[in-house]
Amino acid sequence: MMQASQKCQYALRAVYELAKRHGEGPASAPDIARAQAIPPKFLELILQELRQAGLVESRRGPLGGYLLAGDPRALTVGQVIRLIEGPFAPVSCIAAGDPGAPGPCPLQGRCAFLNMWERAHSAVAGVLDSTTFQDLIEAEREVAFVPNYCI
Amino acid sequence: MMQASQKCQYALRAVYELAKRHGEGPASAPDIARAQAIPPKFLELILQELRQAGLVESRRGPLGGYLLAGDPRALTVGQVIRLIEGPFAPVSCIAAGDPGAPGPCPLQGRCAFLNMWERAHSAVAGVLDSTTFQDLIEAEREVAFVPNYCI
DNA sequence: TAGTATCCCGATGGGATTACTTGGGTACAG
DNA sequence: CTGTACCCAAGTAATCCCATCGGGATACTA
Repeated sequence: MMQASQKCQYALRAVYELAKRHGEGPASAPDIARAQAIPPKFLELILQELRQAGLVESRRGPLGGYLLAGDPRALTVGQVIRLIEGPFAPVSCIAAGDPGAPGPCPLQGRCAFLNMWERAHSAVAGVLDSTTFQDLIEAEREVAFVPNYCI
Repeated sequence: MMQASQKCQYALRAVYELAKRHGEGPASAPDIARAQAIPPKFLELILQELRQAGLVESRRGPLGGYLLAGDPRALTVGQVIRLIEGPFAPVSCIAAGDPGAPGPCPLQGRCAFLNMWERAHSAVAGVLDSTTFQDLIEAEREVAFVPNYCI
């Protein structure tokens, strides 16, 4: 339940891959697909969305590919998720950010669960919006070093 | 995205209604459906699941209906959600509680996002598992009193 | 014992979503 | 001019979601 879609996870992995290569030349879609185990044509679809949102840039022709538009330090996981999946709220009442919205709830505003959903939402938003792709890269490096000490 | 299903929200509202009537006689499915604006036949389906899980009890015949099996103080929102929707994890890797599970993740265990997903999961679990139906009832009462002071 | 209100349960069905694939077109380096 | 890459609109198979239908079993009431 409440799971991020496959598409969303592909998008995150793709952006992560681009973040790792930040500063280098463009990375082609087939390359990213191979590196992150993503169905190639599906990845193309996702990269289009990311580009149209201004999150990545693209170069055509041979030696072309995709580049992260901004700094990995300034890009959070939450931003990518919201772009691909829309606002991540446990219930639709909260999604738009207006707790009194006319949405599908037949118990207009007087819902006993509303406050709890709001707290759940900000709990998860707190994590996802405070994690940048730079954070992920650094955390990964740390993990990768551990085996060296073990040998 | 990551939204609780309609079914889940119906289940929560149904249990909430039963919690409010705790100590009184059984509440019939049509009654609950009316009180909480739930499609009657769908509610029946849900109540079966709740009964089979031992969460509610049932009485047949006229004057029959459903009763909350335990104490509203001991029943958390998280328990009901897990029952209806399975474990609420942002990604399937975490769902089973075993971060190294062989699941669908092709980047076995070495996923850069794993730690973040775990933190997101415990953030939301912290809220949902610490909210009992008694809490909801009391919060609701508090809200209901406010208008009295306004007049 | 008849009647009826209620729970019990399996089957079904349409609509939306998901996770992709197909099949084209367009730019550009060598 | 050729191959590699991005660009884009559709299509599709499978799955899930949200119920609904139709009947059967049970228990209370008169």
